[in-house]
Amino acid sequence: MARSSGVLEFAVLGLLHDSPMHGYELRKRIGSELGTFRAYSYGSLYPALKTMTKDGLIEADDFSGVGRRSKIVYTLTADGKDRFQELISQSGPASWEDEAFGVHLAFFARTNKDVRLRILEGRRSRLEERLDTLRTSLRNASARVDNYTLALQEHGLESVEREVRWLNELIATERDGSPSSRRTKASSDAPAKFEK
Amino acid sequence: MARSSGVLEFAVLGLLHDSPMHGYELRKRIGSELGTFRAYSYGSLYPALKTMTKDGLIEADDFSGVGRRSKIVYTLTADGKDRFQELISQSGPASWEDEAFGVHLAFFARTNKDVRLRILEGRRSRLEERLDTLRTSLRNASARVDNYTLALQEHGLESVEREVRWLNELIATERDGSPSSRRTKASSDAPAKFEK
DNA sequence: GTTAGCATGTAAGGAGTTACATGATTTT
DNA sequence: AAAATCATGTAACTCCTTACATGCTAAC
Repeated sequence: MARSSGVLEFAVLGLLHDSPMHGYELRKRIGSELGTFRAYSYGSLYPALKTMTKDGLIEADDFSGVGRRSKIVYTLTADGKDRFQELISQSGPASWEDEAFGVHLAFFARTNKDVRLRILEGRRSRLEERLDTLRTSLRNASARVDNYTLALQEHGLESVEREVRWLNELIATERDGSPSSRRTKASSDAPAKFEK
Repeated sequence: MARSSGVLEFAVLGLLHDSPMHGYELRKRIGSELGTFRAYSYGSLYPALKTMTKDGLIEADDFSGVGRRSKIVYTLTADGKDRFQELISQSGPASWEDEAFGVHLAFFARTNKDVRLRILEGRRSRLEERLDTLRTSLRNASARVDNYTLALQEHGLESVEREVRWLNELIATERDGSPSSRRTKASSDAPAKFEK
C-alpha cells in the first residue's frame, strides 16, 4: 500500500464526504472553501487521487460517455470514511501545525467537541512557544539589528499574539456550550454561536 | 554552473556580507535574525554552501587545526558581493512573495530607497489582490460553509488587512524621508524613524 | 470562429526534511 | 563521567510545481 499521507489527502477525504466530485472541482474547493485557500496544482492532485484509489480510500467512476465532457467522479469508500474519522480524531502535535490546523478547523463541524478543544488548546500552546522564541529573539535583536528587520519581527510577533487572542475566543465559546463530560455519547454539537 | 537559487542563497549572501561565518552559525542567524525566523536544516544549508562555493560566490577557509574544533569559515568573494547587489536591487513580482519579501526587508538597510518603495508598494498590491479573492470567497462561503471555516477565513482576512495597514505606515514613513527624485545619486539613507 | 474555461493527465525537476553518521568541546 | 551543544556532512525520501500534452464545450 502506498499509504498516501498529508494535508491533501485529508482535504480530499473531507470534501468527498459531503458529495462525490471530480478532480477539477476538488481543486477549486480546496483552494476556496478550506480556510487555508492553499491551492494545489493538478500535478499534485491527480496523482494523489490515483494513489488514494489504489489504497481503496476512494472509488473512481469514469463518465466518459461519447459526446459528453469526460469526467471522473470520485466517491468515498467505507475505508475512506474510516480513514477520515481516524484523521479527524487526531488531536496530537501534528494537528497544531499551521497547515494541518487549518484543515482540521475546516472540518470542525464534524469533529467531536473534546477533540476540538484539545486541538484548539494544542494550537494555542504551540503558538505560545513561538511567542517565547520571538520575544527572546526580539530582545537580542533590538540591540544588534537594523530597524527594518525590527519592524518585521514586531509585526510577526503581533500577528501571533492576535492569533492567540482569536483562539482564546474560540476556546471560550467552545466551553460555553454544554460540557462534554455530561454527554454519554460523544457529541459533535456545535456551541450556539457556531450553529448554522 | 549550478546557479543556486532562492531565498536561502540570498540570506547566506546577506549575512556573510557583514562578516565571515561558518555553517553552524549561519543556520542560527537565518532562524533568528531574519524576520521570517524560518529555520533551514543542515541538510539544506551545507549542500547550498558547497554549491555556492563551486559557483564562486563564497570562499571556504578550513580551520581544522589539530586539537581545535573543526570549522569551515565562509567569506564573500567579489562575485558574491555582485550577486548580492543584484538580488537586493530586484523589485519585481518575485520580491513581493511572502518569503522573498521577508528577506528583502531584512536587508532593507542596504537597499536603495527607490527599490525599497517599489518593493513595499508591490507587496501591498500583491496583498490587495489576495484581499479581493478572500472577500469574494468569503461572500460565497457565508452561505455554504459552516461557521468554523468562516471564523478561520475571517481571521485570515483580518491578518492580511493588518499587513496592508502596516505596509501603509512603512510606505508613509519612507516617503517622509527626503524624496529620491531630488537625489542625483541613488541614496540608501533610511528615514529618521529607521535610523539606528 | 475564437477565446475562455472545463477536464485529465505525465515527466522532470526544485526545494527541503529526516535520519543517519561522526567526532570535538564545554558545561553540569 | 554524562549530557548538552558545537560542528560537519550524506542519502533517501517527500511533497509539490512547472511545463508539456490533449481535447471538449460554452460563451461572445
